Amino acid sequence: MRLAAGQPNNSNWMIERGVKKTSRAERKARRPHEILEAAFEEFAAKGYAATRVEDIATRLRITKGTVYLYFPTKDVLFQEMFRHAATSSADLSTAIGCLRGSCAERIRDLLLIAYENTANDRKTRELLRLSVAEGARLPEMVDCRHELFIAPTLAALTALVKEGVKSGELRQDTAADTPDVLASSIVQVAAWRLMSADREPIDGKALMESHIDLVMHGLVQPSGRMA
Amino acid sequence: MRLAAGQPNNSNWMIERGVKKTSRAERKARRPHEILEAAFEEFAAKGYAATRVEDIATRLRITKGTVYLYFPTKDVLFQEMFRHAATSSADLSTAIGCLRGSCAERIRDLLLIAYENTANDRKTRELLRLSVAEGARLPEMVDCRHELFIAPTLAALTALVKEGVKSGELRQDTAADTPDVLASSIVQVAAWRLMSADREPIDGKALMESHIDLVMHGLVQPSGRMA
Amino acid sequence: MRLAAGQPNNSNWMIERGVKKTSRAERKARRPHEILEAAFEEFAAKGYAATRVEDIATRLRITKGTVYLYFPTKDVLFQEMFRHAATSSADLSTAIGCLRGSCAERIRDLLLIAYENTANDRKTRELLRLSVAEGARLPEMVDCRHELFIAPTLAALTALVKEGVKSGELRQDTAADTPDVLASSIVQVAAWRLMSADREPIDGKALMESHIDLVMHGLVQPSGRMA
Amino acid sequence: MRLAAGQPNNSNWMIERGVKKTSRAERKARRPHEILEAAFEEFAAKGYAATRVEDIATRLRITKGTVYLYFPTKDVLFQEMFRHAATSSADLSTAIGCLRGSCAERIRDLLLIAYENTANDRKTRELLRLSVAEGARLPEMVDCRHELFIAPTLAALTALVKEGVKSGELRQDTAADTPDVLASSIVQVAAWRLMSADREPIDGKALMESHIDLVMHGLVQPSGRMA
DNA sequence: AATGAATGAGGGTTCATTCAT
DNA sequence: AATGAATGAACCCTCATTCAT
Repeated sequence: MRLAAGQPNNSNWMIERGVKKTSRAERKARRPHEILEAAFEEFAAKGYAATRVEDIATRLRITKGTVYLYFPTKDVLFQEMFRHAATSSADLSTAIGCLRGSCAERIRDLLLIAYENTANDRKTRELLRLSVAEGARLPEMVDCRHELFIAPTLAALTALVKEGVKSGELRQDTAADTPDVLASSIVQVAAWRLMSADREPIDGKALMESHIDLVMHGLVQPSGRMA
Repeated sequence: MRLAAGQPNNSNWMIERGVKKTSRAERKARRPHEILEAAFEEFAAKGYAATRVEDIATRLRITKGTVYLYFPTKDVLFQEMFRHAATSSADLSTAIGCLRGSCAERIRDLLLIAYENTANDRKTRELLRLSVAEGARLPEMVDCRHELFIAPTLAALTALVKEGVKSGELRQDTAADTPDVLASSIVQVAAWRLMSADREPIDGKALMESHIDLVMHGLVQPSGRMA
Repeated sequence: MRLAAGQPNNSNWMIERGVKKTSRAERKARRPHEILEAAFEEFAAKGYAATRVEDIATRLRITKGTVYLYFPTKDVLFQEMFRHAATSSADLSTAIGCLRGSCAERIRDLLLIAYENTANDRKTRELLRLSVAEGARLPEMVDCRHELFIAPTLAALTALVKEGVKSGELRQDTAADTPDVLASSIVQVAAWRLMSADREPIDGKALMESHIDLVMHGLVQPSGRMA
Repeated sequence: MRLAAGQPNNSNWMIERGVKKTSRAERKARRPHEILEAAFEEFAAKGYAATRVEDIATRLRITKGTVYLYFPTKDVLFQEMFRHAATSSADLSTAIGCLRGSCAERIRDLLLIAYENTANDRKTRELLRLSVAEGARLPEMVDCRHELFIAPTLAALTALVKEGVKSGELRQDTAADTPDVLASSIVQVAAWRLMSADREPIDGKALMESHIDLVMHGLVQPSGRMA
């Protein structure tokens, strides 16, 4: 006996009879999120052009067609994925508010937090890769990353340095105008990890500590600074 | 002076008018180089997968087929291009030999030279982009870049720091063990330029100076270091 | 009844008018078979290299891409096609079992059956063409044909001749050692048809009868055999 | 100093000074022949479509361009090659005139000669392959082969059989009308060799002898023919 | 909602043919 | 006469996208 032609070939009858674990509604609500996560993995691993929509679907054990139910084109999916990944990453603002101690201590802690959330966080690191790789294709992408990650950190850094200079704890110097250099080792670690792909792991934390020590106290013997 | 399109392809008229400058042999000898240069531009701009061999050819006003006379596959072309671009870039070794002054001065000069040749040199910068973007695809590529650019610079840096520590000019500290952090601002500038694509130009030189000043003398007031 | 080109691709009108006979599933199940058949026609007509995958597709009113849904490469398609065509061709074994009469009669009937299934069967004949044309490319192809067609026939022939010699019905002679020559006219007819392409049709059956008569009774007058 | 424009870039100055072994004229006269021979080898080995003009040139250690000096297109080259190979093959007519002995003996000798010149001659055998493989493409090719090889042999065979029947040496039978079947084993051996590609060599001569014996004296015991 | 068969627009690569040297 | 760089038309194969089920 064949199914009547008018009847939709409802493949979900199991669900309706209580066999389900997750309701259809739940599933549907979760789908976009799942797809964005899968897209992140694939795009990060292979880049935009080399990633096939089917690869993303397969990762979720669904089919291409389903992806297109939620995102109209590969391009849109990529952008949404980027925005999603950038947004879902850890939020620095609360951490920044909790800093205690001298300016130097707070700068140090801020840098370490930023490091943990950037160079040491795989997701954020891969977003950096995509920004570099596909940056020319999607300028807004870069701006998005900048606004969410970099700008707040730099703002906090700038504020801290200003405060320190005012209180006399920190030197008033050209460096005070470009506090971004304080964070340069974060980028360095991230870049290294992106390129070495774990073939030559480095101790990022140690490198951060070294850099912080350096930018705080300088390489040159203080006596030498008399001149 | 461009050739008129309708011109009969008389084999001699060009010669007779002195228009001909490049003989066939010359042209052929130059072709591989030209193609590698064009490939560099295209691959750097769009990445491996998104670049069409035809784009590379069109840039030289030749056809796809001609490219394949010199390189057997797109993949080989990419690798050769990378090697070529990496090799043809400026050589630091001579510059390193000419450094004069105190250790601090020489470190400063070395960093500025490295900056000029890396973050401030478009070619090298784009190689960094490719290393990040396609690094997973071609680990050797990254190693190639590392050996040619980074290793020598770091070696020189390490030697200078050691010398300075020995002579007492520089502090003996954890930082002395990881001299790479001295160069972190180079990576930072490079990364910034790769991502902003000149939409938000930065004064790389000033940033370098700031960073060098910082890592040399520290952000913290020297009096605070007595402890 | 063909579909009008301008017809809106309304998903239901065909069903409602009873035009739809093949469901999607049926169609899919049939596709590999259809493609193999179409491939047979094209490859047989033009040879491997000169056949375009698109030709095969067009024959089925589908597109190239669809062919690649079922066969990964042109090469695999060719091999599968060959195997399919060889396997699907008539099976001699049952026919061989039904032979009755004297050895001479059974040999005669066997040869005629083999003729019908080989030289007189277009499919088998074209497989012979492919074996000759592309044999160097694919030795296994030839072996495949040999095992399926030739070996069984020769085995039966050998058995019959042995039986006849034992019973005294047939001459014991060098010919008894190489019963394959009994079947040579089959090859001859097949070769002729492959080359003349029906421009000069021959009466294969008559030729077979002549040959069988000859190999049975000899061209030479029996009295002349005294010498 | 560059060559004057009017002077032909004579690369053969060595020849003119007596360095040569073969004069340019000789060379030129031989070229078409050489190319046809090389074309035969390549086309026979790979078929028309799969053979590249460059393969043919390389075999002669010349370049593609040179081939095009003598033959306007690949297609023409193929046809000329076929005609050349067919023509240059051994001529049966003289051999046929030398036959001596009874009709049976002369038929036997004729078949053996035809075998030597056809199934046992690599060149002729490969022409058979091409006729089968590309026959549909070029009907004239097949006719060419037919006229040169098959027709004369069959004519001689027919004449001999007629003569034998008239003189009473040979049976008057249906077989006398289709003397081609006498030659069927030649085709059989040729076909076998073309397909097995020497992987399973057969003793063609023995097979020929068997077949001749069979068609002459029959497989059935002469006593059985009394009935 | 989900599927996956089908499409068709390319992109990589090959190769017959041309032509300046 | 000979070369071989260059061309451009195909051909194989892939994949984003659609749509009937």
